[in-house]
Parts: sequence; structure tokens; C-alpha cells
Amino acid sequence: MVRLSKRVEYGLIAIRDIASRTGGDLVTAKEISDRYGIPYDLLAKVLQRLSKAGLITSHQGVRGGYALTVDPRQVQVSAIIHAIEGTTPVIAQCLSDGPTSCDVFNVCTIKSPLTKVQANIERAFRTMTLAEIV
Amino acid sequence: MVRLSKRVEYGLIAIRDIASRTGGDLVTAKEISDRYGIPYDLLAKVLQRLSKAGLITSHQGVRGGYALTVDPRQVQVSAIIHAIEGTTPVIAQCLSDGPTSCDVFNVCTIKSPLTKVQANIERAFRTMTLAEIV
DNA sequence: GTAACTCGGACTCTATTGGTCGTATATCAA
DNA sequence: TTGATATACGACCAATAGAGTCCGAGTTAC
Repeated sequence: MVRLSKRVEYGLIAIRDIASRTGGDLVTAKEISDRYGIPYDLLAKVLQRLSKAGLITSHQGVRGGYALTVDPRQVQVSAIIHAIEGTTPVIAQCLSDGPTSCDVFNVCTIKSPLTKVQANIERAFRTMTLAEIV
Repeated sequence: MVRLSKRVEYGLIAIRDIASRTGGDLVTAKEISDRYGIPYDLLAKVLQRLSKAGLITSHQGVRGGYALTVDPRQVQVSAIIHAIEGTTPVIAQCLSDGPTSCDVFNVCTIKSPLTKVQANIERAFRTMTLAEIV
């Protein structure tokens, strides 16, 4: 299967919602959780990652919440995915770098063609900005 | 994560190998299994699906094996994936049709932008033919 | 008839993901 | 100062899917 994780789906929905607020007021995780029917705890964790990556800022305490810190036109969707997953998604194991990249696939013959598709997907996520999904 | 299954990886390697045989001689699952270090049983099952989809033909018995039945230039990679997985891969649950398509996502806001990326990926797999990966 | 193949279902094991829980910490307002 | 309301974060459980195995059955060439 080739599917984004729920975390990414939730994250995209959430950051889109945050970005859509015009005034500088904060949005709480609970608000977003209620509005879209997303499990609170899971969403909170996703928001923390987005915050850690600097895409949004968090404010603790009463009347706290999250706010966008960046220009939606400057934020690539790929950056959002990377912030949540920690890695850039690759469609085949043999395309990922690292020690377990191609263990059995030393005779892998499909690496080069798949690289094209991979580049295609990456470009799609990279050229799409947050502003476009609001 | 966004990753093709091992089945698809194995299937692409296998059908590429079968297609690369010039003469009309058959290739056995064991041969391919040995050559690329792919688990025999798993590979056999993948080949069965490719056979069922009509992309290759199977010949049972002694001196049996598999052979390509189609013109490599006419076979889209997307057709190979579909033959193996039974479905066309979609990057998000809300993009799939069927009963469980968008259960919680009746207020899903990212469907339309993701559709573009989805189309992009599909096009990449559809425009790439078996002939190009040989 | 037997060896060498494909066929196909059932099964286990393991990793990943989705989701939950509990607790700590920060902030504001009464 | 106290309590309500937030985020922060690690540990944990459950469901699912994926990878891989096993085994019996059917087919064909010799």
C-alpha cells in the first residue's frame, strides 16, 4: 500500500485549520479535535511535532493554544510531512538511505526506474504550499 | 509512510526479469527466487497474481514456468501494481472509494488538495511502461 | 509412475500504526 | 495562592497489515 499515515492526515487538517484563522487568536487542540472528530491525544502529539519543527507556536496555560508562525505561501507540504514523520517518505525500501537500504537488493534491478517516480512524488509535495490547501 | 509493498517490489523485479528473456523459453519461480534472493513462496504467489491478471502465462508441470504474454511497451507499471495489490494505491483514506472511504472525515478539508498529488502519482505509474524498466 | 513444476489456501510472526493513559508543567484569573 | 485550563511527553495497549512459511493438490513431460 501507498498511504500517508493518519498522523499526517490529521496534521494537514489541523495546520490548515490553524492557518485559516485570520485574527491572531490561538486555536486549542481540543477545538480542532472536536471540529473534525480527531482523537484528542493523537492530535495533541501531532501538534507538538509541528510546534517543535517551528511551523506553529504553542502557548501553554489558560487561553493558550496554537498559532501559525510562518507564511502559508512559504510552507511546503513536504515540510509538514517531514515535521510529523521525521523522515521523507520513500516509495520503496531500496530508495531509502541508511544501513538497511538495500540488504537483499544488491541485485535490485528496479531501483533506477523507481527513482523517477520517487522524484515525481517529492516534487508534487514540495511544490504544493500550505497556502494552496487552505 | 508512503511505501510500495514488498509484493510489488518483488513483482516488478520478477516481471522485469521475465521480460528480459529474449527467446520464448520459460522462467521458473525458483530461478527468479534464487537469482534475486526473494523468498520462493512469496514470489510464487505474486507470480500467480500476475498470471491471473493476464500479464504473464503459467505453464505447469516439468519444464514449466512463466513467460510474458504482452508487449512490454504496452504494459503500464500501474497495471502491474494493480494486478498484484488488487487495488490502485491511494495516498489517503479519504481518497479511496468504498464504504470506509471517509467515515470520520465528513468534514475532511484536505481531500481536494491531496487529489492533485494523487493524480500526479497515478500519472507517473501510468506513463511508465514495462519496457522502460527493462 | 515419478519428478518437477504451478496453484492456492491457511497459518504464524512481527512491525507499524492508531489510539489511550497518566503525569508533569506552564499560565492566567479570581 | 489556588484552581481551572492549556500544552508536553513518555509509557502503554490494541488492531491491523505486512512478510514470510507450510502444506496439500493439480498438471505435465519424460
